[in-house]
Amino acid sequence: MVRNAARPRRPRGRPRSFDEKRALEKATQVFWSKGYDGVTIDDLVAAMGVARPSLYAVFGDKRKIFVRVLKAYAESKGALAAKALLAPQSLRDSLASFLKFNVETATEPGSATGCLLECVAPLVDDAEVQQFLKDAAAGAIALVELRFRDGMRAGEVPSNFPAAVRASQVIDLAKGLTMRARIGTPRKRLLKDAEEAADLVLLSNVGSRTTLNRKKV
Amino acid sequence: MVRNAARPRRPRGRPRSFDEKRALEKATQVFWSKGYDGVTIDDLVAAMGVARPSLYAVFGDKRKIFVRVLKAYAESKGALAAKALLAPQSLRDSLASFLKFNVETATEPGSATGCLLECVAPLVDDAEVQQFLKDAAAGAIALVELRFRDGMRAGEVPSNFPAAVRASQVIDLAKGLTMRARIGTPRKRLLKDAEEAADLVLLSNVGSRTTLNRKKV
DNA sequence: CGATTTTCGAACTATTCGGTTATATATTGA
DNA sequence: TCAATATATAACCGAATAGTTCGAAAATCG
Repeated sequence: MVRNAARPRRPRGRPRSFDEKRALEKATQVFWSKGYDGVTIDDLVAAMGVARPSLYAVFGDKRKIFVRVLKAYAESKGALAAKALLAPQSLRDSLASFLKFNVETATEPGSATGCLLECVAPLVDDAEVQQFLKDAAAGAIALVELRFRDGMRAGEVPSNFPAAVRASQVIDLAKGLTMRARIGTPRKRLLKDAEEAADLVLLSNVGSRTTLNRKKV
Repeated sequence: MVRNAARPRRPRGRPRSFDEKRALEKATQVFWSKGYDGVTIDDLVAAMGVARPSLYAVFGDKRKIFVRVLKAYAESKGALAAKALLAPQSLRDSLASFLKFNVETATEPGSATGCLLECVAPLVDDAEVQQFLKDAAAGAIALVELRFRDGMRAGEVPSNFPAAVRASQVIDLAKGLTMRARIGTPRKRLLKDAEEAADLVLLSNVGSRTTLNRKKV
């Protein structure tokens, strides 16, 4: 009774020489550093420590592996980003944390620069991947907008604050920071720019534009 | 005398069946739509209308073709972007024109979405390409900063306007718009967001932040 | 016209890659 | 100890690919 319920019975055949989760993490690194097309099955076999036939049996082909990697990566990164954004702190610090988190993952030493979601996945010619990216982008914008609306309720920004517009601007700025990480802009500079970006999107538009610049109505 | 100086003597052998410039433009489309790794020599042969041996003789290998394509593309796009930015109009309209031009090229119907410089080239594992991208990005920021400084002199923005910071923010926002074009955000929405972005970076920071948000010194 | 120059067209070669198959190995269960 | 199960190892096969070679074709020049 007890043993059956408590102990996860070991499967029958020869035990695997790899850990499924670790293997996927390794695959993430491979795709991240070499792109999608640039990765060969042999690259994955070598990095993941999974025998070639097992790779196909357990994970499927390259496309399927990439989709799994992408989803795991997005889930993990999304959770951490949400944590940074929704932690109990001022709106300004929330935004700065969020943007700086993006910079940090994009400039992680020892890993490839940039971001799997922004630098690799968009080039993958696959409907499922593209749809996933759309949803992920929409989710990120919604999350930031949510934080803005919290800030509005708390009086951190005026009640007429354009939350939706600013939210997508925050994401755009984040993407810009990530792209600059990709081309080698130093982390230090990007962290500073993340702070500047957080300040920028909190500027109020009340009486802050000169006559010359005022938008025609 | 006359004939030698005026007429560009036709070369000796069999005439080429392709136009070098048009061939490169075709190659641009191919790389743009299929990425770098995804392009085969046969793709280029088919699209450029250049016989395989001629391709190697005239243009060199895939890497060399891509570098030529990239430089021609950057020069052409850069010139048009500068034109949009430096045309005689208000600072606000200059920025909006610049950002909208980016959106338009990234959403050109009949062509691939996104941008060769931002969506394809960053993934090319080649030192020359990477250096070129760095220089191009720095040039873009410098150009926008130049326009800001013109605006400062003309009194369109305060004399303490943070031109350098805002310039890189404009480029970051442009990159964000381009990335969203890549994942299928409609042109109409992006054009609207380009306008919003132009407005955002012109907001003054004088007395526009609430106490709660004020940055600690 | 014939010699020369240059490109075109097609075929060729060596290599790489994706996916599969056959066989050996390691473990569980009876 | 032996059957059953599941994975590892290695080899294999067909397709695709990069780069080259060679003869035919198309032009100029004398």
